Amino acid sequence: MLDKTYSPRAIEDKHYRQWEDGGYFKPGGRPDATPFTIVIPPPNVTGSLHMGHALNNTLQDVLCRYKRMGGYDVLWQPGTDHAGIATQMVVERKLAAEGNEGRRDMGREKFIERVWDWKAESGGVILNQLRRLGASCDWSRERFTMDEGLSDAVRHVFVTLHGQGLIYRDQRLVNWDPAFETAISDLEVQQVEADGSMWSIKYPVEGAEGTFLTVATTRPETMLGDSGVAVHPEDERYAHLIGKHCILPLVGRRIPIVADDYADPEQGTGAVKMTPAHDFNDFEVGRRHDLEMINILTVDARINDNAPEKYRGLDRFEARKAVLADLEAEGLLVGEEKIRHSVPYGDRGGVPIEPYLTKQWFVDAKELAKAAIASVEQGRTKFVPGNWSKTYYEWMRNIQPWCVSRQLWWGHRIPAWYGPDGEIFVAMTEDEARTKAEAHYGKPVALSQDEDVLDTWFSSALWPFSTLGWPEKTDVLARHYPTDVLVTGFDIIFFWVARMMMMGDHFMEEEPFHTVYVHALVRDEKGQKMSKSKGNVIDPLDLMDKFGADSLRFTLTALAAAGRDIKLSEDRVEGYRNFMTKLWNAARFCEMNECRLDPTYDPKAAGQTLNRWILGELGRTRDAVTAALESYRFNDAAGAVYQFLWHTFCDWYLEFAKPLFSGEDAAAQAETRATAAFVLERTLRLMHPVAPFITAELWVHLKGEAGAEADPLIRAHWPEDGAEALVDADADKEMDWVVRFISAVRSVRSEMNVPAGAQVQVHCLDMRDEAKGWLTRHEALIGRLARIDGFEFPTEPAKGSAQLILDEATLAIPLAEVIDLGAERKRLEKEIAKTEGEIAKIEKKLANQSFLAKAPDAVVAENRDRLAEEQAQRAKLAEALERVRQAG
RNA sequence: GGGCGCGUAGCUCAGCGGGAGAGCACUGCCUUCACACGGCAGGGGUCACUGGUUCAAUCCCAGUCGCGCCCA
Repeated sequence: MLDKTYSPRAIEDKHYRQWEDGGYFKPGGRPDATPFTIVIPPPNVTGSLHMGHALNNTLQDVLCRYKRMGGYDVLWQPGTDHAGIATQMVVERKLAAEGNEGRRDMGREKFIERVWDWKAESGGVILNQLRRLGASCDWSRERFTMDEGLSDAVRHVFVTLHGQGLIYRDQRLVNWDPAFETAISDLEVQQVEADGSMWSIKYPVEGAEGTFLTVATTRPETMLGDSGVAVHPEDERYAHLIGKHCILPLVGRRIPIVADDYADPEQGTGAVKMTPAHDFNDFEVGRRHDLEMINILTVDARINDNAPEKYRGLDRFEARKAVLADLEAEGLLVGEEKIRHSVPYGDRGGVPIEPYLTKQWFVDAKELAKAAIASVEQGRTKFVPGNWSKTYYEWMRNIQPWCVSRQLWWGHRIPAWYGPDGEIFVAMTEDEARTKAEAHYGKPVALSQDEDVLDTWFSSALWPFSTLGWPEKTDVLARHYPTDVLVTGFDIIFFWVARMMMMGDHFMEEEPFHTVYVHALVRDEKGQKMSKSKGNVIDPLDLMDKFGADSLRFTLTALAAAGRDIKLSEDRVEGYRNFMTKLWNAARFCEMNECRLDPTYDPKAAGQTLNRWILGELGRTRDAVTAALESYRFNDAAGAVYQFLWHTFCDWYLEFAKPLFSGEDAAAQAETRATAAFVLERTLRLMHPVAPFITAELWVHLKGEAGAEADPLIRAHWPEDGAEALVDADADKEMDWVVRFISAVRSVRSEMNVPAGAQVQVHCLDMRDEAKGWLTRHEALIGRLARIDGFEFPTEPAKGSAQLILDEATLAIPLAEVIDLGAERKRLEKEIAKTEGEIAKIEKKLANQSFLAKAPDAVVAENRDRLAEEQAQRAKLAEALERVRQAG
């Protein structure tokens, strides 16, 4: 016997262990089946489960479980990402906290060892948290971006792209994070709004005493690296100065005045200082005019030896103060305007980044993007919702060279070696590089490997095929690449999706997936992004502790409407926990009433109207859930199940079944028991992808231990019979009438304040024979649900009755003693007014000649029918009102 | 400045050319033998605004206002 309330903790671990031990998460058991493959967006190995993961993985699990039940050979490939900067940061902090020597003192090799130690010890916490959520990944295939195979793939890709000229080393401006002393990619830079100043500085013009060019800047310290001033070629104010020079204040350098379109005559004075080594725009201008690139910063953003001695060693912000003070003293600082502007910050280091001139490795993303753009344009990969393809195009069509080298230690070391003269040898191994070098120099030479590692996303980009064994030609790769769906948040379309597409197209000559399902961000109940600093983080683990994994999963699924962010509050989860309890109790009720599965049960042979009706509703629900999942409308799938289970099966069907269960008709009773069990069983299947634990538990109760073992829910087949097979139009019509009968009587009782416990009589007037038959057939259940203890068919209603209209019939409830005739009159008048409103609307429509001429016949006919119905209703109500008036 | 999106019941949101929906919240009644994590009944909306297309617009188009997010 099931407990009275559902206790998730008692069952979740048990079922998960059974699934994992039983090998149900592994593909390969169905060699003839179509494969279905998802690769997990690998969480950071340092990470722990947050709401975004919970949503992302719930949706993937829903798809995988649904497909598994649909007979596919499912592989959900799990793993983690080494997360270069984040992990290095975590371990460095930990070492510091434990009083160890720092990374640099320790040395590269020892530090990396420590990172691996840390990974072994506490890495992958998140994977156990995903198990808790119910994720049906094939854990036996777990991969890590730094493991041997994936590292091999990375080297292979690097060497190949280099050989094809698609990876090159170049001296360019990059985004430099002075906190970590590494280059980062454009995408890792966040623009942050901040208060700042725009300072105006006078630069004296050489050979023209008293003539100055005034320039403006938010970063005055960069003037130490200025190598020119630009004005617009058509700016008449400055035409005579082009080709002359300024003398750079504080430095004394002679810098040219050049003409370039970049200078906007409308902005400020129209003259712009040029710092080509520390500003992206200036860099371009500098290239056009061959301006000197003067780097004035050290790797930790202090002033270096290229600046006058007094500023050397100053931090960039100290230098700013010093420069401003000195300019002020010389009378060259002529203005300061307070402004709001956006300042670039490194997303990990938390300090402003500097454009910095260094040698780095770049991927020719523009070239690789061509095929990746075509893949989407030509429909081989589709975004769901489709709008995201615009975001993808936007990024891909304006793509910049991708800086892939990082001055970190934790990551894939770049497979490039340098000869004594700086000649580069890119190779899979050091031996290979040595061979190449020997061929180049004609003798063995000492080589040194590039110190840098690759951007983490470089290895992530290979994930859809590197995890399947590439560059080896494995069977799994052949069977499961391309994968089917990528499920991800929109925030990493650029970081990840775009790059997987490029690498997949290039190396596999086939897109890594045919569909990219983009889900929303999970926000707090006020729509704020969850963040630790705001303190509004809802921890999915807490929610699972409190309400169970299924409740959380169901909530996220029900809220996962395409294209809108999810505002989550604990109340929502509680609500869906209540739904789980409802299911639990429905099953409990069935159990108590001996609803057992009958192996010979044939839904198409059911005789009872009630049973034929619920089977039809089940069929419709099956179709709705199937269609929703096929089109990634997760919220509709959850909604359809919720509506059916609670408001159809529990609210009506089980209530209808009660009198049968306690009644005399043994055949009807047996059929209803079997039907209830059958419908419950099918409902468990339909719900299993979203709520795997509770459905698995109830499955065992319904099937028995042995039965569940022989036919575990996780691989039970998805119900095939839908509306077409199961709906019986006559049963629908009949039960619809019964439902309306009961609802109408209940409504009048409630409005007329008839005590809930009191039994009433109902007099049926003008009722057609068909309906009389229905009433007779369902008298017991109608009586029970509407609290009626007698039906009569008089020609006149008793005086002092409450009256209601049901189709052609008038139902009168004699309430001689208790009825308030005034209230009843008002109630009927209100009903009439409502009906007349409808009639007016429809009459207006039907009076319109254009409507009659142009609207489809079916629409016109429908309106005519509705008008007739409303008019009949009004007439009946009017008669009823007249009777009340006479009684009064 | 460029791009994407959103304004529908008190709140959160579905719907998106032909009768305004759900969940939660709210009101009244009910401890009825599955469930008070429950049942029954009910109140509540010029579908942001202004034009246009159409026989018909919450839905399509244009504009206005308000609010997000992304990229410069």
